[in-house]
Amino acid sequence: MNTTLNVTKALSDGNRLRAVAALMEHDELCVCQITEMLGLAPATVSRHMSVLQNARLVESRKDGRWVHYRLSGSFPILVKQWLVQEFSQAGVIAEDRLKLDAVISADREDLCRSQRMKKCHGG
Amino acid sequence: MNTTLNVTKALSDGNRLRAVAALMEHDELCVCQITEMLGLAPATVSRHMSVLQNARLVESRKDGRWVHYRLSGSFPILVKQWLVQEFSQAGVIAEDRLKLDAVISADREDLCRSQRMKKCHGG
DNA sequence: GTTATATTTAGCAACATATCGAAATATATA
DNA sequence: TATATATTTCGATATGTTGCTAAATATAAC
Repeated sequence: MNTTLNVTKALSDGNRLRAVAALMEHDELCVCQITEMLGLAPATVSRHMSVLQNARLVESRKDGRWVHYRLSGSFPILVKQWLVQEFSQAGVIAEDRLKLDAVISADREDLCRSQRMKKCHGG
Repeated sequence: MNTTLNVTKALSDGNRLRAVAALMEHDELCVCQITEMLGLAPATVSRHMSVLQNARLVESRKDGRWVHYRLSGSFPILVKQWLVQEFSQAGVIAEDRLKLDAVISADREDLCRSQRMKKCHGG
């Protein structure tokens, strides 16, 4: 039952739910992008993501200085389907969607990677 | 998103998961039966059940001095299906099943209601 | 009406969790 | 090699949760 409990505990925080919602729409996101979306300290977000990873809900991929997270293949499908339903009715998630779109399109406009990442801290 | 969070929070405790598992197999259980199964103080179980009720995962029905709980009609079906899968592989839940069977069959053997309920406290 | 009993509420101690800033780590760039 | 940057880990604090006992509530039985 511990694995079950790990999952429910991982999902029992609003900011982690928002991170999961974001990864449901964006395949891969780096920590700084999620940080920008949540408006928390990078250290806090890092901890949240490791909780999700511990529960096997997300996986990480290291790319240079950046760490990209994605939903794990072992994310329980029924839970995922339920969350999709729930998130479709959640105002906060809708706002996050817009916020993330801005963060990501900013990436495309910027040519330089380091500039792009500056945005993660500057807001 | 608060309703979603209420659900995941309600399910993020091992004893509450065990109570839900019990109600998946027994339609209706009174607080004292769940208390007996969990081996906790009645007050603690009462609080756990009210957390589940607040999340609309269970409903209660008052019958004299007893309060019977059952799974709510609004229990998210996808979550329920996921939990069924998870519980089928959980040793603790299997033990609880046996324990509950004993509690319930004892009820049938006892003729007197008050005697039956004494068992809830005596063990 | 008094007593017994099932449940809930209140108050409290122990433990867990969320958050931050600062320091540590790892990697790219100059 | 030295510097800048993305992320993680550490230490501290504040808040939330779980568990208990004791008291309160509600109902049945005498």
